[in-house]
Amino acid sequence: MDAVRKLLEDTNPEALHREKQKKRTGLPELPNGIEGEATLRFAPNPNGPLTLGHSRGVVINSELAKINGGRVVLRFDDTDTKVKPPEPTAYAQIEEEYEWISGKKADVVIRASDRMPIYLEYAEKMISEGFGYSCSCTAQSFKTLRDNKDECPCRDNDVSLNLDLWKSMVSGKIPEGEAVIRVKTSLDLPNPALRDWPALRIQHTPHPMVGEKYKVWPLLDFQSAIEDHLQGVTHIVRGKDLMDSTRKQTILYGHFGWDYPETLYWGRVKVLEFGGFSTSGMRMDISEGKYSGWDDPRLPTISSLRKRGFSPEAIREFWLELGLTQKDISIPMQSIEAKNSSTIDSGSERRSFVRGPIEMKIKIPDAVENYVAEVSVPKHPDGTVSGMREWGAISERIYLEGDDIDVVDIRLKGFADVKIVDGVAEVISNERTDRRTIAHWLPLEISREAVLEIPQMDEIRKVSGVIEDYELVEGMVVQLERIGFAKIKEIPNNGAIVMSWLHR
RNA sequence: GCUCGCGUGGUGUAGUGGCCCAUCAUACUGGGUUUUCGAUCCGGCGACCCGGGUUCGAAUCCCGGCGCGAGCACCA
Repeated sequence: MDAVRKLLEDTNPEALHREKQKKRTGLPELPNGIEGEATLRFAPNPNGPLTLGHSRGVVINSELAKINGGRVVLRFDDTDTKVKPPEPTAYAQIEEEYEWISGKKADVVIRASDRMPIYLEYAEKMISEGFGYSCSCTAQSFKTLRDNKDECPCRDNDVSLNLDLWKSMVSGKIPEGEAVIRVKTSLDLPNPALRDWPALRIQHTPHPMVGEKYKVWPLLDFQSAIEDHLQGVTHIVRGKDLMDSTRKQTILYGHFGWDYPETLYWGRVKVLEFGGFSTSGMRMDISEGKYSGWDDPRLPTISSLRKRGFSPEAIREFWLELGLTQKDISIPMQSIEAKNSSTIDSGSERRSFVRGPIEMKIKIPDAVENYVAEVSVPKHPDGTVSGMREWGAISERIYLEGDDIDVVDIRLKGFADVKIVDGVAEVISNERTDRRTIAHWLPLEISREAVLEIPQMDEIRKVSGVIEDYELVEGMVVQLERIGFAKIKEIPNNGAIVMSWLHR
């Protein structure tokens, strides 16, 4: 070790003073970022509301904008009317969900479908300048040519013919699927996916927002490229499945003489309990009645998580901790839940919920000294929520959780040590006299029937019991003592209170 | 198959040539405390994909292999 030290003094003295490694927190600096001038963007397809997967884009982009003093453009990429048609209600919902997750409204909001005239203009420019052309090959025959690095017959058509074909496409004279506009690239590109890639295609299906006005619609790689340039986007952060998109768009930028933004990538994420986050898949399942709606508790949508009681802080912390690695990862839902517990715990009042309750008589022998029949327990053990839950005087009947009464000597939590004799709980003392196990219980007066709904993969499991009916309000999230967090879903005039399970 | 990307404890992450027999979190585990099986405190377990090379020195650079993932849509 000393020898190494000596050597270091000669060769690399700074190394000796280097700090012991520590964990970097937060996102790394933006490459080539200029303080205050970063423009990020988040570009979802409004074919449904946001999923947990989308929230990564919201969190990372808004956080980068925040720490670099920049702005975020929220752009709806709604240029597909056929395969993933837009859902009209999704626009407003996504805007609102963006704000909920990031804690801030998007700085700019635009819709691709509103900007069609601009895209068509650039497409025409591309054709006029000879780096785009109209191709009427079938997808299959083009693929064969492309894979052999061969030109397709349309590639040599002159500009005026291309412009004529373009006009026919735009006016709707050419049926769907019979022509496409391609961007010229070198056919020697090692990656076949990039060779003469398609930029616009014909779609005669009406668009839910702008109707039948347009017959030619840009594909993602073209629309996104043009719009990023127009909005002055400086940094694109996207999934690495879009790496080829970057390469295609860089070629287009070259044709137009523009500089491509800095691009960062994240890897694929799977949440073990849900698998992927397919909006179209969920949409289908909902329409088939498999789920009650986008906010069904079994779905990984933002509306579902939010309704169940997840906080935006937890979602933010979760993604920020994963950072921007390109590694493909699988994480358990538990890691998001752990974040949520720590963000909501201090504000969540405690309540008792006795599952599978067994009714029992309680008896106070005369011999108990200084007996106090009143019970009051804190709303929060650390006092972060002040106040007590006043149960009042205990009369003669209580509920106990079945599993707790395997032994005869137990302590009624927060009240007294008892001995169970012939199905009657005899009070020994309010004070704790020994280390007997603590039982979960409720006096009859403050109990009300309740059902805890626990969402599972294919069903919703229901656990019934009695809840501590003390200052309960619909919509509040409480921590059920010894069980975990739950939301009070419904307090009907008659019948059982309904609670929905959040997590431990 | 072709193209691209990624491989650090169970799971995630830090680390970009040197006191690195490797950071932090979570999970798991042992114990303390406790009027929750929560929270908290103390302890433990546990990792640089493999093989070569460059170098005084490699988790870090190079080459090869293996594994995993993605793209190869007239979807985004």
